[in-house]
Amino acid sequence: MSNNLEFITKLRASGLRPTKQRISICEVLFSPAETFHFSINELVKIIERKTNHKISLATIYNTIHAFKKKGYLKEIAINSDQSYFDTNTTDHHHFYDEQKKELIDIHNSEIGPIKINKTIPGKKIKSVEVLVKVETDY
Amino acid sequence: MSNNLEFITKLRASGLRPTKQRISICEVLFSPAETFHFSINELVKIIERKTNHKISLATIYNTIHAFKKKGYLKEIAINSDQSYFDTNTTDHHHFYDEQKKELIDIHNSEIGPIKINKTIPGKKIKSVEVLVKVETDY
DNA sequence: ACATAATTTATAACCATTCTAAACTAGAAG
DNA sequence: CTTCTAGTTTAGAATGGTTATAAATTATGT
Repeated sequence: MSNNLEFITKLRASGLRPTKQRISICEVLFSPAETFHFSINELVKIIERKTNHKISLATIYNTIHAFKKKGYLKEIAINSDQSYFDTNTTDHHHFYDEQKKELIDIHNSEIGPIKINKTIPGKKIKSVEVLVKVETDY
Repeated sequence: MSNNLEFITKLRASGLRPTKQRISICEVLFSPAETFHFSINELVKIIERKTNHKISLATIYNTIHAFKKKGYLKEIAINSDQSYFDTNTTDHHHFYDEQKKELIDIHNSEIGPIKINKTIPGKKIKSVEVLVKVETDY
């Protein structure tokens, strides 16, 4: 249902066969109006809810990695408990509430320019990510 | 050998009994002139090299967590493979070379002020960490 | 339709980390 | 200097997220 055609085309264009499973995962990840953050665990639950046919855990891992490699997802470094992924692949930053394990985007426009006055010979910068840890007041 | 007295005193003051194992771990972590970054795995190897008596893996985990809780170490969010710890508990930032899995400090003075033009009602900022991913030229 | 290479799948394997429960030890009290 | 006790260490088992394996299935070009 809906315009899976878009996903099918995109998958094929990326050299990924548009399988039933991948299309379902695309629907979950890329249909929502807003970008979102997820752990594999959370994704599995969402897929179970939204999808009729069961998708193997291995396939979910494979697909997420394939999408990450193609640049459709990026991994976020938060803690070492689990991997978190983000459907927003543009440069941006995050608030993170450790107690609630809640991640909130900070768009690039919402943060001042970050000036790094240090260079390392032979290395060049690939990305700059800011993680703002927050706690809930009480 | 050397002034373990300092460590013993500090441990006791923190409500941690100064055991042989904890003192050895203190020596490894806090004797070096420079602060450093480590994964538990790396720490285990260093301890094996520098210490005569064997320290159980469980003890190393316990101790590192105790030290973290007391604020003598902080955990760094880099990736989800492993936990990384830092003996530098002051606010500062990092370069990270993903290929070489190499971490390099960026002192607070080496980075411009970070202005966050976004607030979340009910939450207050605990820390701001910048992770600059770099790659080695070739 | 057929062939073939890509993909999915269940399950096992892996590895960092945590748990468990028994043995040991630091420090306090007698 | 012994005894007691709570704190600590320990080996090994258990856990949980992730990856590997190898057989079954499927997409797609011919």
